[in-house]
Amino acid sequence: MTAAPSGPSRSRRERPAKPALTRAGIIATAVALLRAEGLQKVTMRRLAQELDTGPASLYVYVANTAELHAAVLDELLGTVDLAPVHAGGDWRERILAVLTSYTAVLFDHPSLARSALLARPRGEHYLQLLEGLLSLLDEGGVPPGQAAWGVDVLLQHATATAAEHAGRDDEADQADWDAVARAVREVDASHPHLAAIGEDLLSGSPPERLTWGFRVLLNGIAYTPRTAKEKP
Amino acid sequence: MTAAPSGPSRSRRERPAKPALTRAGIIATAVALLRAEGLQKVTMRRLAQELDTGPASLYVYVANTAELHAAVLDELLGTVDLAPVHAGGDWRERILAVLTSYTAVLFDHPSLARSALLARPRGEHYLQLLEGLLSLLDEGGVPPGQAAWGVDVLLQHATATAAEHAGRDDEADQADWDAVARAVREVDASHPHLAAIGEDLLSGSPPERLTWGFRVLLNGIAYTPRTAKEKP
DNA sequence: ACCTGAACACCGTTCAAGT
DNA sequence: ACCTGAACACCGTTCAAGT
Repeated sequence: MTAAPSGPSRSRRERPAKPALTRAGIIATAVALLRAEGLQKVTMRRLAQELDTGPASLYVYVANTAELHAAVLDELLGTVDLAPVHAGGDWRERILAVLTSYTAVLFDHPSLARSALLARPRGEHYLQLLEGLLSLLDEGGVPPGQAAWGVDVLLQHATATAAEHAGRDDEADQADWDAVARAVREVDASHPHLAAIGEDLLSGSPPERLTWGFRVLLNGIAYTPRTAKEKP
Repeated sequence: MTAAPSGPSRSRRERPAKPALTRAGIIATAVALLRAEGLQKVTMRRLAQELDTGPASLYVYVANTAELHAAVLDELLGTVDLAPVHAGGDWRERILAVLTSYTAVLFDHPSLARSALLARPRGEHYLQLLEGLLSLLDEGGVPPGQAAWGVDVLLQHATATAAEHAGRDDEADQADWDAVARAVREVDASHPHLAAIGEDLLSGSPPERLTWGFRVLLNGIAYTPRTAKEKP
């Protein structure tokens, strides 16, 4: 080995000195690409280009595109604020805070929410989130069986709500609202209940509706037994 | 015009006598293609091939792929069984029947459920479904404001649950279950609540969990006011 | 063992040109 | 007005061949 003593500073001029491929490096680059250009650009081909290699090389470390996106999601879930789990105060407000933090992460990347709906997450950060939610439901006295199924429904509500926002801008929202409002106005006779409810169908801001949904679920989960059909 | 009297039986041998392009014809072909080969084959190019034309021709009738999929979905929603809306008996059981019928349609085509999550449906069949659900919630004495926001959450639960099943077979489900079960077993010390709940996290059949989710929502919607934060 | 170039089999959408 | 061929700018994944 005749390398210079002062580290591996080879003479070929590469901008960031092309690093060796590793799974961690690939995923880190994928996260950066997500932040910079959105999930639709996190493709095998584009990612390979970013890493200065060919797409085939990535398949040594990543099984396919779905697995890549799942890994990126778990990375992002590391930023969910779990502090409320061990804080004091009303357990309902604290679980709401955790769920809102989770939703905020997905709202920033709605296309990831979409992929979370398909490939059920099971990374380490996701397990930590589950643990936090279960701990709070336990503190609230929710029966374990209901808590076990309940966390799933809570996270599904958050994920689906975020996914719904994928690829929509204010303009699209406005067009949507107009279209439904027009439809509701036009169906007066044949759809009396729809007409009666009218624009209330679309009222409220997304956060208001999201939070109401969480409260609906928390109440329902706490009071709906798994086995029987009785009302609470 | 020197055509033979007996109709437009031109001499060129075309198998089903290539019909003129219409929006209805395009969507009907798309539905047939969906039923035969799944949504992943309902692409502009493949659909054009099926209609014996080029992809560009479709853009006269359909704005883009998303709009095409939305139209296909509304067509499918025509098969949802709305009979329970005007039947007798417990309103809870009847609304459960309608929601289950809706979910069954999406379970047959989970990839459509995925697209329903993105482009909020607003076709005629969807409006009829909304009307039926609102009518039943009204019959059950659910306050209008809660019903208006509630239908959304109920349909979202159904849609997201169906979407989750996209592209999974029994083998994938089993692998998933094994992976989570293993993960739960391994995190004993650091995730005590998760470990305590254990395999109950994944217990129950999909229909059992779906129905429990609907009951949770119905209870929550009926008893959770929109404005205040009080528990019911 | 890891990495690669090249290929296979596809996509959505646009546009100038035809009828 | 409607329809088309051809092009542009991409995809995921596999595989034989190299190091």
